[in-house]
Parts: sequence; structure tokens; C-alpha cells
Amino acid sequence: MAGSSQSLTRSPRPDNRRELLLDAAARLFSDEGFHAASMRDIAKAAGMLSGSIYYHFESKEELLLAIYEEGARRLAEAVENAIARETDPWARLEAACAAHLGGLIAHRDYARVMIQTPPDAGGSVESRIRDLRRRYEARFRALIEALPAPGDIDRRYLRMLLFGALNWSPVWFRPERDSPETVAKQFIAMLRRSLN
Amino acid sequence: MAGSSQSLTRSPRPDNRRELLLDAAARLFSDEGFHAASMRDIAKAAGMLSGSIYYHFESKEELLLAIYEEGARRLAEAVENAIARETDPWARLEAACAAHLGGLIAHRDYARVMIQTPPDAGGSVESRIRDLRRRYEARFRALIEALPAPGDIDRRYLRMLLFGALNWSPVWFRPERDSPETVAKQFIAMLRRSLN
DNA sequence: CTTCGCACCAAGCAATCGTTTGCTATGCAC
DNA sequence: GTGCATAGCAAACGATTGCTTGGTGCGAAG
Repeated sequence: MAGSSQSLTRSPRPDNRRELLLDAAARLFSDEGFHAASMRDIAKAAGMLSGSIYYHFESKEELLLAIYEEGARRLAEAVENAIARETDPWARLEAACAAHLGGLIAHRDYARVMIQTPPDAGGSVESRIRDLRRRYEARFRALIEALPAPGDIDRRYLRMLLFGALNWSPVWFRPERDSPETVAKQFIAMLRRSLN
Repeated sequence: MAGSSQSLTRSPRPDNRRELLLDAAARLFSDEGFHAASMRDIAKAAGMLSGSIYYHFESKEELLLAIYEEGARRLAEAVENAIARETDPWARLEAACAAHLGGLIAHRDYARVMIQTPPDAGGSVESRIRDLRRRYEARFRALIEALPAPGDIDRRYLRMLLFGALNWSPVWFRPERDSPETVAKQFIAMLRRSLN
């Protein structure tokens, strides 16, 4: 009985390398893609043998799901903290965008796995991944719904425009040139005037 | 001496199935991903055996490159035709966006292969793919440079915002609900006012 | 001092991978 | 009708894949 649910057993040891394993897998999934990265490569990057991974995760797909969950958790936490400090709807949206962008950089490997894994990836974990994706997007949907004065612009297209641009950013974003706050401010500035 | 360059030999027969093979490969690469789709699956979808693919393409990566080239050619052609009918800079950009979106739908499989294949995919064809990508993006860069009155907005961020949103559109676009022209019009309308 | 669960290692399983090889049937050119 | 290029088929190659199994060192609990 391996896996991540150690419910009725003893607590994990302090030298547990599950987190290290997750980082290594995220790195390789991000760089090479899910199918191109082998369990042997992942194990080697974490300093163990391929069979040992199955003590921590039931399958390669469950490993992917765990990365997705951890990435979504981190991003959601960053966004939640950011919008809690603002009250104005536009400021909240801008803060959320900056936090989202910042999270894509800070947790680059996890984020790229999330973005590159298509919603129709198939497999047994597909529905659970789609659920995580939907739940995270709901946050942004709510922020955009809260904006005043829709005007003649469809909120749905505004959401797609903004969310698409944000998720595409790992392709072009250069940390030494751009800052999350600057990009978010510019993006929001371009859109804000269209709703007045 | 197989491969796509039949320079000094005879012309292909009318029953040549290279195009059918390319369509099948695009379909499978798009649906399952490059590594998940096997040469045997592709061959079966095209009604042949896996070894027969190597008469038309030297390797799996060359097959990917051929799909990328064909997709880029079709998209570029659509964009070129669309902007030729317009003179106003904003109208030209909107027409290019509509053509780009229309191309993503009309050649869905080819387009998704292009978008999902990351610029740092690695392998021997990586540089050639990056080149195709860069050349296509240069079209949009020129259209945005031609816009009047930059104002206080950085053209680079405008380009990233728009291009990111366009390339993310296959995720949410529903042909029965949206039309490329409508989406392009809405997107441009949201951005246009910010430059005045 | 014994026991037990944690966190692995070492070895190997069947299956599948991209690719190569030898051969063949078809059709056009001369 | 002979010669050659086209467009495959049939079968196999070594390598790699995700995963399983049996065992083991170790630290803590009794």
C-alpha cells in the first residue's frame, strides 16, 4: 500500500524525499514534456532508482497530478494573498495578475507543467486536472465580474483576452527585463479604458 | 535516399499519400502529443505500416517539422490575404487577428501542433522550428509597429498581450458560439482606445 | 532486545518504442 | 518489353518504457 495517502500509518520521516522527487519531476516534465521524461530520468535527478518512486506515487500519472495540485495550490495562495490587500475592483484584478505572473516565475516548473498539460490530456487523472484548472479560473472570473460598468464590451472576451495573455507569458517573459508588477500594470492599463 | 526532397528524381505519383500521412500525423500529434503518438498509430491512421512512413520522412522529428512548416505556410497565407484588403493600420491588425483565429480553426490539428510545441522542444529540428515561429511573429510585430500614436503604452506589451490571447484561444474557442471576426473585433476594440 | 514500518535498492518483467532491412508490386519512359 | 523509380509490405532490430517483486538497512517504539 504505497502512495501519498498515509492515513492510518506512522508519520513520515524527516528525511522524506517526496518533495525533492516532486521538484525533480516538475523540472523534467516542464523541460521535456510528460511523455518524454522517463521515470528513470526523474529518479536519477532525485538521486534514487526508478522503482523507488512507486513508494511515493502509485503511477506516473499520479505524479503528474501531484505536481498539478501543488502548482495550483501555490498559485492560488499567491493570488489570494495579493487581492486581500486591495479593495478597488481594478486594483484587485491587477494585483491578481501580478501575483499570477509572479507565481509563474517563482514556481516556473510547476507552472509550466500546468500550462502545457492540455485540458484534454486523457488518462485517469484528466477529470481531476480539469477540476483544478476550472477552480483556479473561477477566481479570475469573479474578479472580472466585479468590475464596474461593462459598457459595450463582453466580459467573456475580456476574460479570455487577459487570461490567455497571462498564460502565454512564460513563452516571452524574461525576469531580467520584465517584472510581474510592471507587466500587470501595463496589461490592465490597456484594458481599463475600454470599460468606461 | 528517402525524404521530402525529391529534387533530381521523378515527380510523385498521383496516388501519393504523403498529404494523407501528414494529416494523420497532425491529428495524432495534436490530440495525444508528439511523444505519446507512436509511428505505428500514425501509420495505422493513414492505412499503412510504420516502416512505410520512412519512405516519406526521414524521422519522427522531420515529420513534426513538416507539419509545422505546412501549418505556418497556411496561417501566413491566410494572414497575408486578409491584410492585403485593408489600408488602415488598425483595420489591418484586426483583419490579421481574424485570419489568425480563422486559421487556428480551419487547420485545427496543424495549429495545435504549432502552439503546443514549445520553442525549446529540443532535438535536431528545434532551430528550424524556432525560425518558422519567429518569422510568423514578425508579421504581427510589423503590424503593431505601424499603429499610430503609441501614447504611454509599450508596444512590446501590447504585442505580447494580443499574441498571447490569440494563441491561447484554441483552449476556449467554440466555433458554434464564437466567430473569428467577432473575437478579433472585440479584442481590438478593447485595445484600441488605450492608444488614443 | 525484539519488532515494525519507513524508505529505499537491485533485478527483471512484458510491452512498446523509433528505426532498419530485404523484398515486391505498380506504373511510366524508352 | 526491358529498366528504373515509386510507394509501399513484412519482419525484425536493439533500446527503452512503466511498473512489479523480493529483499534490506535503519530508526523508533514496545
